[in-house]
Amino acid sequence: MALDLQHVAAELAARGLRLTRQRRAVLEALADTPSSLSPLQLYEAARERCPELGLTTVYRTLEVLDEIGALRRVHGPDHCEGLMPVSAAHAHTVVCSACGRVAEFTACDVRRISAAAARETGYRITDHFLQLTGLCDRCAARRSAKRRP
Amino acid sequence: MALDLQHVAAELAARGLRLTRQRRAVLEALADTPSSLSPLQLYEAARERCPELGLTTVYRTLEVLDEIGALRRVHGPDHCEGLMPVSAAHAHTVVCSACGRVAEFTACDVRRISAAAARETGYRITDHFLQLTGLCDRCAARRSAKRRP
DNA sequence: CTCTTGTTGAAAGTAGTTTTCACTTTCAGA
DNA sequence: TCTGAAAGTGAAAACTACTTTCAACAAGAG
Repeated sequence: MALDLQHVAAELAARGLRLTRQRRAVLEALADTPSSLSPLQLYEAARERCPELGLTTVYRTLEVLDEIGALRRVHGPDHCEGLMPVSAAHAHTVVCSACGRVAEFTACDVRRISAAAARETGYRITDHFLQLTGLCDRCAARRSAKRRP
Repeated sequence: MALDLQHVAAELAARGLRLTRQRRAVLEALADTPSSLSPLQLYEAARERCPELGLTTVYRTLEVLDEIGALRRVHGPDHCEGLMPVSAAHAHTVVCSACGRVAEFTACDVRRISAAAARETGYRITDHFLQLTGLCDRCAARRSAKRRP
């Protein structure tokens, strides 16, 4: 999941912030996972790279990443799920309902839908949040294999 | 926000559950608000109808409503926001970023987008979650009035 | 080197939610 | 109408996720 360390470092520097060992560990852990993570999971993953890391620092780093806009939050209709690094400027996510792997896609023509919604509700639409759920290729394959064994 | 009390009562009965005074208060409060509510806000609103209501019961009622499928959760990209009654079988929400009022719309042709996402990611799409943010008619009017006073 | 400012982890604190528990309500069946 | 079983209740305790506080540490500028 392309999370551009250089870009993050530059953004940090521009705000007088530093790219510390701890922050780097969090960033790398975040960039390295195929699924979205909870703060605690991220903490555990980052700890393998930097064992003296504290949970507090993870939360603080997430806050900073949020400000920079390098963080995406993955939701489901039921729960708030987890955290992902932002890669593409405008992308949406698909979460696998079986294994939790997250993929991004850029195809997004919500203009039509937005226009219809505006007509229906009278709201002036300024932003949208779209997230799909499904089965990733692996899980889909596994599932159909099970059905016809 | 049409929340069909009769329907909820029937669903409850079908599971051997009861529509108590407290549950009714929660349901009515939920049905009565134009914005989405947090559990605490819902508790306060429902208390005006049933002052001896406890917060615990609100959570328990929400759980039950969730099971029945009579509850919709409103999210934003950043935070998990609040709770809404389900009205239409399949509807999405628009939240006003200024005042928080929520409206529903039914226009939803995500087939095109789903197909494109499937092509891009290889996932088999099973579900979608779409939510728009914007300005409701009132807030939009107020805003343009301010700009040209 | 040293001053300034950002950064850190542990521990304390807070908020939201769930669990526990003793008591109450409802309702089907005697 | 009673009665017993099962659902439901609120208050308080417990739990979990997150934030704040604080004293110590690290890093770059001068």
